[in-house]
Amino acid sequence: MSVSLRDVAKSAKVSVGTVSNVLNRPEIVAEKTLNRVRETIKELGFVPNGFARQLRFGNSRTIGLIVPDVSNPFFTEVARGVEDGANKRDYAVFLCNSDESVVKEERYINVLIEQQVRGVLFAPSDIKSNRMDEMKGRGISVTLLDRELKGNNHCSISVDDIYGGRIAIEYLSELGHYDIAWVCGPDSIPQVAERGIGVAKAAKAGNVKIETVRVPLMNSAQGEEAAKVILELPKMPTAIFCANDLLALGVMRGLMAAKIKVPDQVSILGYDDIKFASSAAIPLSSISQPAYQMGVTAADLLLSECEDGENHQHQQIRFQPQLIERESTKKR
Amino acid sequence: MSVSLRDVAKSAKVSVGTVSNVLNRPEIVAEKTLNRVRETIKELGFVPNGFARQLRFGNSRTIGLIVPDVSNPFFTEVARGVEDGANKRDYAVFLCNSDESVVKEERYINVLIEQQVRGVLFAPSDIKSNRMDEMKGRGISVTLLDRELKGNNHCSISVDDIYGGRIAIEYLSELGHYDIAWVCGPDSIPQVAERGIGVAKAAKAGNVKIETVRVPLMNSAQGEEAAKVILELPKMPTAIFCANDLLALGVMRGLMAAKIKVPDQVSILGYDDIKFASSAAIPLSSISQPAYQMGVTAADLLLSECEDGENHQHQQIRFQPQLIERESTKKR
DNA sequence: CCATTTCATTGAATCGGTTCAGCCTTTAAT
DNA sequence: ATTAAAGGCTGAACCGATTCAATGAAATGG
Repeated sequence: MSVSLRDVAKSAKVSVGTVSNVLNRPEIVAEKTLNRVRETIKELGFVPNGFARQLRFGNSRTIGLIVPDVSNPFFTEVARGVEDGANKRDYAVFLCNSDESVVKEERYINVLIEQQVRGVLFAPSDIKSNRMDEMKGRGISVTLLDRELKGNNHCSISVDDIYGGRIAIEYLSELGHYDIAWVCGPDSIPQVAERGIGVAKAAKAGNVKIETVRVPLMNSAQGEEAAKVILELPKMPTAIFCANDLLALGVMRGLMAAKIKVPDQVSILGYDDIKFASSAAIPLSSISQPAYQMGVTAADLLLSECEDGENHQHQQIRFQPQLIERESTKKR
Repeated sequence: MSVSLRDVAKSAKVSVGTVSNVLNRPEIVAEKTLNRVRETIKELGFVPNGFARQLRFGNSRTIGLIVPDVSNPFFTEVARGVEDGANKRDYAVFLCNSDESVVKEERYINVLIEQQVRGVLFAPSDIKSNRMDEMKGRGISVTLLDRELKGNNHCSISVDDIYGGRIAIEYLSELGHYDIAWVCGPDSIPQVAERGIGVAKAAKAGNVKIETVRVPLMNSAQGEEAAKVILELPKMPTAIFCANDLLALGVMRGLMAAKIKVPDQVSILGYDDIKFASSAAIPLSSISQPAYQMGVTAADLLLSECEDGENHQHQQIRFQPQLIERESTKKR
């Protein structure tokens, strides 16, 4: 079926070793031979079989990326960054969506081990996965994505959610808001919990009163529900900070439907800075996470671990979220 | 380093052939041996080396997915579908973003050939790529994504953009709109051109007057620009159809800023039905493409081609876009 | 009790690229 | 002229899983 190195060798009347040398150490091959063999390679359309090479070397030029769901805007950006970072170093990326299911994660880890990936970028749904150690044991580097693990056994790329919560409240209180609603999902989501900690900290420091409105899901429909709750609060807050942009947009819609003016009567601040945030009716101020950059950095970090081998120093890189000011927030 | 089949064989005191049989044809192995070997496999944490297997078979359980950009919402959904479809059949997916660059495409095709992928789902930036035939020649199936090629050499999954343009205008004219602005990008984008054809057809048939507003990019900022143009039109249209949702959202914002009421004064219809369309200030009516479903189907089609081999019949599957009615459109 | 069939297992050959000890030439040095 | 070194090339061994002809052992039949 496909042309092998042996076919080339036969056709060019040299040994297989020589053809291999032409490919990998052309400098040790005589020029005449070199040209002849290269000619033949082109003629036959020979492309080396990656498996055979990798079988010999024991490692591939591929990495795995396990995320809960690429269609989550944060992770699509991360994925894009990972792909670019890997591509720069000539690596290919396996995309794996775990849907937060440990079972799917397990399956994928097996697939990736079989594919002998060089490393895995992993946003685990359950941080205490023992499979990470297993992968390490197999010589597969693992870098944590958007999670961090105590100890110094893994590299990790994460974003400082506590800080994100803090700067949000600090910003709003600087604008003169001392009565703020915090709209969020369940604390079982680590990001929510951490942002909440930041919120509480900043509130305490800045003497801000926080009213927590908790909803089961973080989508815009639930945001509208949250708006209803807020409207019935004994004292209407002057600003609302939402744990993600979809919630924020839902809240915005809910309030506008009730003739509340944003940002004149209430300021709204989101989180994630999804692409669409700037296209909203009233462009949404938001806390932005450098998702693309995180992806690129994660790939870089992982691949340098792969290539450095033994003398690699694990790194915990933590990105800082950033406030993006648009029109949905305003001085009181 | 890693545990090989031979290690298992030695440890379980059987031959390599038996271990292989345990994995691949357990029914021919005696139960006692079977259990013992399985025990050992678990004990040593043996996972077969995919390369070796694939080297032997001459083919892998991987496919490639080449798209312009996963962070384009349409393609993230497609990618998600592809991944699920492939996963169902135990295939892993290489994600490749071409950024519409033929050079990157070429590079990726080479990588995929080296990785000996079983097939490729390809949304080519230039349809007349001769590399597709090359891949076929190497036994790699190719299915076109979101493109269609005359002739019957490839499977393809596409969506009927002409139809999409047509139903949009038909719907608006049913609502009583006979003066419609068509906001779109350059005709060099095939999707724009095709939707435009559908628009023109339906307009002619329905006796609708179309005013084309063309902008260089299809984002929401350009949508705002388009809104300005529309506001200065000698006769204000009663409905606006936009070539994608981001444009539509920009237009919506532009009009609302000018105190035009949507949908009371002007109806707005988008295209793509991105996730956030329903979260907009005024939930956006849109033409929806079954992106996820297309991805799943594409993976299915590709893999059945891979597995059927010779007696595979190429199929051209064409999905129909669908109107999603929300609040931004209204009877006149 | 021997012949025949069935069942279980073995181990060498294979896939294709890489490596390396070793061979043969040619060139340089003594 | 002899030796040493360098340059160019060869081909067998190797990576690890699979396959299959061959072998051995147990079961069945006459």
